[in-house]
Amino acid sequence: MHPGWEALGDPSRLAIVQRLAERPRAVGELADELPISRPAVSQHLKVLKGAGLVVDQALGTRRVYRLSPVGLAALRDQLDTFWRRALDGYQDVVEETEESS
Amino acid sequence: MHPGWEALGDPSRLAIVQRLAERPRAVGELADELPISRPAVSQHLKVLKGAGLVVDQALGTRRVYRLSPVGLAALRDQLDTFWRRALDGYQDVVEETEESS
DNA sequence: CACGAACGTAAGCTACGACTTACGGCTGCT
DNA sequence: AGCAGCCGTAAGTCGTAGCTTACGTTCGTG
Repeated sequence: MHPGWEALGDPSRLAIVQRLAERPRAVGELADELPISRPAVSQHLKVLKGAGLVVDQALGTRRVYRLSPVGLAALRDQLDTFWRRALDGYQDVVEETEESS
Repeated sequence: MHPGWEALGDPSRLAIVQRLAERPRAVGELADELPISRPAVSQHLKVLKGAGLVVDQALGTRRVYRLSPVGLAALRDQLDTFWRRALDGYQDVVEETEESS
């Protein structure tokens, strides 16, 4: 149960998510397309799995990973909240910014 | 402008964004509520500004920061794309090697 | 005009995370 | 049964992000 945002913070993990968005892939497939080794991909997938962003499935001797809709929706909703709150205080440029008296 | 996701990857920066979602704040205000020093907050705000997630406004001797709707919308849209693509390959659990049973 | 408040930047240190190599565990062929 | 392909984990190295202290700058106020 990691924060979730830290999972996407790393460029390699973001690259993995982008590849998995196209289609589910095995660990070796991802390692071939990325400039990092296969163990590195495994470690990243462990983080992504801990964050609930991906799910894995044993398929023969391979392990196929794909994106988890629920995990992605959680982040999207939180980001959507930020976006809405940003629109609220958008027009009142200068208003109340004092506290102590 | 640069990473975008790396900006939100840091816990301190995420905390800043959450505070700015409530209302615009000055640098000193944020530093008082966070367990880090004021220069640290400035450095984080510089990253967030570079990512287009916040905008600043000089107000007297203080600098008021608030969230940028456009920057947040960009990340949200990309995350929303991931979410939709995740739903596509959700029901076809086994894609390959499902010919023979 | 001088002082203080608020902020950004420079310099430096420390800790953590990302990566590699090496190893062991499964699974599925022949 | 034995071998080969895939994968996760351990151990260790190294770069860098994040933090602090110190300093310079700007703006407002007496």
